[in-house]
Amino acid sequence: MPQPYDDAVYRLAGAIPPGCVLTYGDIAELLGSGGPRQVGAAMSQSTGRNVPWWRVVRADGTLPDGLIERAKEHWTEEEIPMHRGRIRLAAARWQPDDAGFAFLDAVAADLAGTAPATSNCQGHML
DNA sequence: CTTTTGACAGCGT
DNA sequence: CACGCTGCCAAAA
Repeated sequence: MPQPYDDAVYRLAGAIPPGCVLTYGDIAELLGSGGPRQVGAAMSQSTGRNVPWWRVVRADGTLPDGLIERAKEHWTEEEIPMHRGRIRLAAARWQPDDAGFAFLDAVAADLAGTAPATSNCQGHML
């Protein structure tokens, strides 16, 4: 069963719109907790969880061997801007809108323990 | 408590 | 552009 941190990572990953990506470092920063390596650890456990893992990449726009190959197919399919086998972050990096930030904050707050006092009806899924 | 290990990041050579 | 080093964070040994 997923740890709370992992869950938060998956929710953020799931919030990334098709055609865009975020780096491990971005996720960590947005969560306001842990570091890129923690995000990576979480992603390594994401298999079989409906998580768009190919939208979470390294800071240089690549992924480790074995994943990069499969990811390229998705990148092509979603028309994510890439160049010589690597994503062009300058163009593909997701820049959340207000609604996006609201969601990200909610996840971060939830993780921080700042309980969802507003836990009402935010059933937010894909 | 120290060491090792990762789907990492940044910088210098 | 490719390595190699150092810094980083948390978990496990």
